[in-house]
Amino acid sequence: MFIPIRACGKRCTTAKQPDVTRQAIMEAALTRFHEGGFSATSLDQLLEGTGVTKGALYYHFPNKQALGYAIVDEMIRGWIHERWVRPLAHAENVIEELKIIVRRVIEETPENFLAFGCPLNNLTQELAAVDEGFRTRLASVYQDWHEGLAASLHKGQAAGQVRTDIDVAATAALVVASFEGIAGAMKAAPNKDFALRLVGAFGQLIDGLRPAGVTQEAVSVD
Amino acid sequence: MFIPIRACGKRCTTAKQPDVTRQAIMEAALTRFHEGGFSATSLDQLLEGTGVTKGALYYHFPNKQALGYAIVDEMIRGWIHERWVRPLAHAENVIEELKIIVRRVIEETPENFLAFGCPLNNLTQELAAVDEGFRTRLASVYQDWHEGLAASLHKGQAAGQVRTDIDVAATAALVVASFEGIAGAMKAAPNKDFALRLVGAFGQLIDGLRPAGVTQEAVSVD
Amino acid sequence: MFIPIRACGKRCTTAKQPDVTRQAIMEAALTRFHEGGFSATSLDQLLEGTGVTKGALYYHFPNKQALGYAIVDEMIRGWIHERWVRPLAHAENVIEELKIIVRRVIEETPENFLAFGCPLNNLTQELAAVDEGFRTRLASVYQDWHEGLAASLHKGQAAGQVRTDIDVAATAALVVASFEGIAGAMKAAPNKDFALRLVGAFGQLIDGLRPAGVTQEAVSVD
Amino acid sequence: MFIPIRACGKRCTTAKQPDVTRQAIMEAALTRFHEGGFSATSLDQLLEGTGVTKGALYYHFPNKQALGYAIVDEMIRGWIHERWVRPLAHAENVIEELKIIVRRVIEETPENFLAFGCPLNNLTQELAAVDEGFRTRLASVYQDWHEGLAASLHKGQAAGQVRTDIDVAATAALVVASFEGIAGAMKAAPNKDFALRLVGAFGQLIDGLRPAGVTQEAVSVD
DNA sequence: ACACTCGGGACCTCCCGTTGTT
DNA sequence: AACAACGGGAGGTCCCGAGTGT
Repeated sequence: MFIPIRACGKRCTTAKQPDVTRQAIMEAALTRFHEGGFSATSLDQLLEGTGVTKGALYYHFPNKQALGYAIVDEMIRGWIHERWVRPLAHAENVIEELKIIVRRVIEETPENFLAFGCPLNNLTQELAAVDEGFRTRLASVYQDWHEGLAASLHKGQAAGQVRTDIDVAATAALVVASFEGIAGAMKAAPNKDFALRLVGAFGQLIDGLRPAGVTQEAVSVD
Repeated sequence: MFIPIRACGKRCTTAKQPDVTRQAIMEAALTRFHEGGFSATSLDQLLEGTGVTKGALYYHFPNKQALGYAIVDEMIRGWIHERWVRPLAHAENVIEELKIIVRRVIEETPENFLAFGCPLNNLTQELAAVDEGFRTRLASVYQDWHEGLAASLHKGQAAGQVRTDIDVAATAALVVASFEGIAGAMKAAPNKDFALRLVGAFGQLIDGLRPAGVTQEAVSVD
Repeated sequence: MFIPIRACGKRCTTAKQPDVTRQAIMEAALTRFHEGGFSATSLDQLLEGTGVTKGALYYHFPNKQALGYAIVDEMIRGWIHERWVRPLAHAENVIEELKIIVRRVIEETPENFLAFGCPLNNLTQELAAVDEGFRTRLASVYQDWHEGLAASLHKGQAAGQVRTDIDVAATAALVVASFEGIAGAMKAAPNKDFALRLVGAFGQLIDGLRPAGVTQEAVSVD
Repeated sequence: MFIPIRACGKRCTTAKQPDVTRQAIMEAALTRFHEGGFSATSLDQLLEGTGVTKGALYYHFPNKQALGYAIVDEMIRGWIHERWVRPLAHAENVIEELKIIVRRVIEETPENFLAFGCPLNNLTQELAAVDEGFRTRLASVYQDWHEGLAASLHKGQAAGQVRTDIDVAATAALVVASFEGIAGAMKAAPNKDFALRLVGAFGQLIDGLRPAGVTQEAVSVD
């Protein structure tokens, strides 16, 4: 779940490229925070191998906290949109698409990355309770996620694909929470087979959101 | 979810009480780790106000890590048994009992503690990926949890309360993961109403585990 | 004691004005050094709100030290001349003029500026012992001051206003030192009433420089 | 003006001696602050050659600031008492004793220490304006000094050694300020001959505090 | 003549763990 | 069994100055 692109790794002796530098810092930071946690990752570790120095970092960000904030606002939020909100918005069947997305995210993650969990969940668990700035930003990302999913569920209801007796907003939040729970469970048992069995069980539960009588097979297209 | 008993806070001027001291350290540590995280809580903070000194801590535990291990093994494991495994084992209906447990845990937690999440989940998210010793112990606790829940689900199947077409083990793990996901979601949005709506949606999904035709109302007692 | 003129504070979007920029930097620097000390004031703080960037600063001055030197040479020296040497040179009675100057300097300083002391004294106390370049320049300013005062005292002796049994040079230096001592005392007790009482006592001591028999009243005009 | 005793310089591998360590830190700190200023002296410089480590320093003082506070409260205040307040209290003639003290302080200071000024004055000039905690403590030391001197001047008035038409409190503060001014002047011109000439001129001014007709020679005993 | 970006070092702080002692 | 005192290292921050472009 979330395999960031590595920074260039070479010292840029050519012209200054502020945007490139800033991006390189954020990408390296996301990777390291993902692997080691926010607090446990020192700035030196963070910059190691990126060709960026602390001077540059502190030019682009006032402090480590602000770097973390920027990662949430500019990277993680975008990732949620790309991976969840947009595909759902264009899907023919919400339930099917949900199952596909979850499975895809797990399948795309190499087994040795499973143990690192989801960056969004990691930051939330580590920092939301002790840093209100983080909490606000993370909550805002979750809100986007919830709203995107809720909108799709609502559309699904209109299309007869989703039961109408459910609290759409709460269900959306629950689906998100369950997914993050699955991602979190991977940290204790980083095993792809186990992950896929969890995903399977998740799909079965999700199927319960269909109206009675509408079976999975009847809707599935592929 | 998990409101630890506070340590005494007074300096023990009486005879040395090794077990009491050890227990006091662990209780204080669990509280502080719960509120502030394992790494972010310094030993000095941890002992502040407990009347215990670092010397005592290092007599009972070789280092901070071992203290953390002991908390997982001796406190958190027990809590899971008390709150989940035992009630489920004695329950008449698994599905009902599951819904009751989840609701109870959330309801019992004061709103200002919601933001601290579940200690087990917190430790897992923070440490499982970077400390194999923690990971092993945490995984073992999860295994107890999973097995206890799976056994109850199996019994439920025999009693006709649970669908027989499900992967019991995977479903048990999913239920645990979803619950931890809900607990984790509280850290970003520490709001009791939101929590209870999530719990409600969770109950609805869980109801999908009943065999077709067995409605909730038919079983519900209150 | 020394209320510097504030820099413009607006970004100069018009044509480059080297002298204006240089002057703006020095004025801002003097103000900030006066308020916060030389070392404790960073270049960024210094330029904040001036509309000048570090690039401009480093075009006009090779480094922070040189900026400090220029302030001593070009600004502080001039201030001493304006406020002390010139008035004394044109005075009818040295002793009277001395008392007037000291009182005026204190009275002109707003109470909330008293605590910042005298820029010359500040720089001397902070830097003379650790930076020989500063020491030399500051000593040179003091020399001007001493010589100006000594010349006036000498003229006073010729006019029968000053005792002839004193070491004029040493007395001049002592008067300067005492004044700086008073200015320095303001930093610990930034209180205008206290300052004026000190000035009063200073005047009484200074009166001891008159020849015996020449009372203050006989000369005083106001 | 204040030549501190050097710390032992050897690592104490024997038993812990908390008081000795604390004292060693403060003495080393006073010396270094005296020579290089408070802010400009790093903790590493401070501890270099003392055999004390940063761990010990931060056990005895919460931070650098608190170390500075302790030096003012526990060392500098005592020095003022020893060198000024007590001798004046036991003196037969205030004016004479004042002149002796000033001369003694200057004469006792090796020429290469003249440039470092007076620790009390140094701290005041550097920190009083930017650190209210320092200002308060320094002001309190000055108050002790002023009061001690004022009491002696008052006694001198009763004994007919001091003019009765002066503001004793203001005069005491002025004498202190002038002395600190002289000490400060040494930083720009660290020259013993110059210092003694200043002291001589100071003595002549101080003599003006005697009642008219009472000459120095008539009272002097030695 | 001046602006933006970056380099690298040093400083205060703080933290985990140990040691000698009772 | 417990405590006060201490060792040593690393982390975030910040700052002076250099470099390139315009």
